[in-house]
Amino acid sequence: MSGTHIGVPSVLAHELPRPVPLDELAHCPVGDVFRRLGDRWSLLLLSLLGTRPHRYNELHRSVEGISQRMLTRTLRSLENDGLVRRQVYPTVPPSVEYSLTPLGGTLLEPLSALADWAVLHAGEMDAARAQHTD
Amino acid sequence: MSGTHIGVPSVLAHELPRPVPLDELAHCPVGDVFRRLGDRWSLLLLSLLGTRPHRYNELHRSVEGISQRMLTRTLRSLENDGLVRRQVYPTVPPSVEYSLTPLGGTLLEPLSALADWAVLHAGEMDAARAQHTD
DNA sequence: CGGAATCCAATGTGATACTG
DNA sequence: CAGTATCACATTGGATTCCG
Repeated sequence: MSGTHIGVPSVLAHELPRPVPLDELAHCPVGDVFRRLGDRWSLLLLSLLGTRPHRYNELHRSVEGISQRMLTRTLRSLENDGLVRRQVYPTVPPSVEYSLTPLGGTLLEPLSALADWAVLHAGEMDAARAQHTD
Repeated sequence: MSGTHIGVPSVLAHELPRPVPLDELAHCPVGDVFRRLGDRWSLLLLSLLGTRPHRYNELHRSVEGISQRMLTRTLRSLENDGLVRRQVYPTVPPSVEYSLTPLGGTLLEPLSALADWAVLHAGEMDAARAQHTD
């Protein structure tokens, strides 16, 4: 399997040992994954599920702003991608628990890094936006 | 400034020293930032710009799939958020260079982590999706 | 070259109502 | 409780045209 895409991690490292053909970044898995995760809710839902399993309505309340439709759709999509597990407990009334799969768990670390960045730099983004009269 | 939001980084760390009110994750800056970056192109464009500055048509070719409209809109949005700088060189024909601002540069590390994850685990996602007849 | 403007189609998103 | 169904609206994407 010679490289049809960038071969190894740290493709975006600041100091690259050698110039990697990054123009192909959009063609390699990175583009795919970013496109799947690049919607309004996926990142947030994954983060939430990363803290602990959640039930459906619990997510619905926590995310706030998401519609039932998009909550269901996004969860199904993430489930489809093997990142989220949907566990149905046949109680009455029914209870459904969503949690990260092992694969989803591995995504939690990079996601945490992004969340940490958000906490640290959200203010600067707000300030920048204020300047642009947004 | 007592915590109106989660106070410190690593909010999503697997082993939390104490139970943080993560239900408020959607209300804290994380939700905002994830929402801004959570679109089809922002993550990819930032990653691309993280490798080196790019010109407009260069981005248009590299991202492949993006329309002029969305490329311009997304770049403006990122510029507005203080993540991307637009530098016009009054040559003839005109040349415009997009690059990361210092703030945008700080985002590059978490973004790299995500890109690395993508390279490592894209195959597993594909496999999962295949099982679900997607 | 680097856009902006316009039109149009496709998809995303949300509110509401309804169901097992 | 955990969704589905339906409709209405917003956003996105593509293609084309035009401009400095």
